[in-house]
Amino acid sequence: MEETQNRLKFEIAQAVLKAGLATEEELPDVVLDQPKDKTHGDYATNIAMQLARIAKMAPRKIAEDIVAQFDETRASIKKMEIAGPGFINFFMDNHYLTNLIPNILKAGETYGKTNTGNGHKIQVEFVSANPTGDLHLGHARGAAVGDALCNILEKAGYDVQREYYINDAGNQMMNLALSVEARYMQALGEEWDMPEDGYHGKDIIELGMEIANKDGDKWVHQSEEARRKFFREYGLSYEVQKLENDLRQFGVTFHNWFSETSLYTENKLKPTLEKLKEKGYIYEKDGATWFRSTDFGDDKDRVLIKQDGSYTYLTPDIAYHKNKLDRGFQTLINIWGADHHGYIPRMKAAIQALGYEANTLEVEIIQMVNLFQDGQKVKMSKRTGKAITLRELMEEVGVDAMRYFFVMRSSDSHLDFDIDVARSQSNENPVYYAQYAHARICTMLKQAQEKGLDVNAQYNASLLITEKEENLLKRLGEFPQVVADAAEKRTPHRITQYIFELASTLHSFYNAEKVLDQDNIERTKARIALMKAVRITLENGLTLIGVSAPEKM
RNA sequence: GUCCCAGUAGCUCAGCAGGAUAGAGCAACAGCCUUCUAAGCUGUGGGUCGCAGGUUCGAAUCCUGCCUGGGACGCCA
Repeated sequence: MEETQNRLKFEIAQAVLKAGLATEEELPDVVLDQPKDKTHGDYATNIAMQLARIAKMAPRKIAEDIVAQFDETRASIKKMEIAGPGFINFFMDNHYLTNLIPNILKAGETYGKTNTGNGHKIQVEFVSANPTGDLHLGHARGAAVGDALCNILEKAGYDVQREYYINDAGNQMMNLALSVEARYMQALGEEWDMPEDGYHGKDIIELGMEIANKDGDKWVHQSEEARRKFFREYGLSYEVQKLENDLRQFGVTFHNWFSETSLYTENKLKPTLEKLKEKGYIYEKDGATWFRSTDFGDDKDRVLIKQDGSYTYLTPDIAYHKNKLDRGFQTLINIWGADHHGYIPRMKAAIQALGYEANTLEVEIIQMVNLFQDGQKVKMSKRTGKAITLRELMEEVGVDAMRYFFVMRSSDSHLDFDIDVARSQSNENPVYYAQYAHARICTMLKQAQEKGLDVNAQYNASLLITEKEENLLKRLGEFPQVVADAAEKRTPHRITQYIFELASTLHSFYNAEKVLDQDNIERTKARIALMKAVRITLENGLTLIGVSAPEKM
């Protein structure tokens, strides 16, 4: 498929040169479309319009010259037409599709893999929620989108590393310690107020009880310092473990959990500040140390070291990003919640101040998730009265529905998540629609075997000539390009769209044609092979977004 | 006040590194199961792509201004 397109593009370029319409330097990239309308052929190019200015001729005249010079014998062309303002439409003879099925069956789970990423080293940092409570739905969407994006990038040939940044060094750790302390004391029956900025999640209540049960009143008698140090460390490891467990259950794992504290223990901050100072982006004012981020288009300069001598959040963050770059990543992708978008200009400024291109850092903003049930907006959990957590929703609707819905829409638009739809086993639920297509194929393959048909038999793909079959073949052939495109544009939702389209094409075929037909064994064999190819492609697509492909439903 | 994102069918959204008659799901209406799962299929109706200019052979897509909705603007993290 890809070869077919490249061949076609090459031949078009040759025809343009032969017709003397442009020199090799002037020649623009040949763009091939797959028109939606079948009367416009299998492929179309707008090259004639693009050349209008260069060749100083009318687009239709240019198109005629190109067609005249085109060597049809070299690219499986049945027919060419000039249409509209100057499109050239190519109608392929269908041999170009017959290799597709064997290729897919041979590739199996690697079908869809391309090398468009060319081993480009890319790091994706996502979720990175503070270790002070449960993951909520914004985090869940970030996790689903981030993981899907990583899968897609890998499939497109990028060298991807997934990382979670643990904010375990700021003031919030003291708040965590004080919150655990309060819950511990309360568990022992003491009167003890929660700190002002404390964490009120039920996970902290459970943690307080856990320590009280295990250690009794041991910590009441310790010095405040020793006690809080213990609660801090205990709380942190408890929270991190919980994050890791919840995410793993959600199907999301990381190569690396990076501790903010390690930036201090491994002395990464000073050298970062030195480097910025060296380059002249740092100055002192009002007893504080500032970063001149306005040099790179930020609204105002930012404080790095406060009057009291402590660092702002930005300082370790710059050191962290320098560390990432030092590790050799060529592109950094950060997936952030919408509330952090104001932070992008200063972070990009920092990247540039460190001597890198601004677009070395890409920030994908994940918009809010609104939950709906019974037609009403839901904000709070019925059980706890707090914001609904990832864990609760997993229990409520299951991982598959969440993963699908969270990547279904483009990340920069708000997402309405309807619990009733996600749970419904009906045609309004796209997850079931896609999984159902997969299960249907599995049933057919199983029945084929029960009827004594060899599902691995030799087949003749040229027997697949009906319109529905051709639609399926074309759809299957698009997959590698769709994945590559989704990777390049960082648009995981393109994959859910494709899955839906493929499922729809399959359902349509299924209703129109019968696969298992004892009276036409040769065609049955070919259709079985086609079904296997569709099944593989569906499963590969679903796997990219972290959704299972069940064999029966 | 400054900045970011969004505004496309009744609803939820695709399409936006310009291309042919703007697509899909839901909802509405009319059909399809003695035959591989009807969790499915087929068909019909439904649009001044927020508004106004501009660039172009061509604009939902790019540029400018305006309107509406959401969000961000700490020596918090």
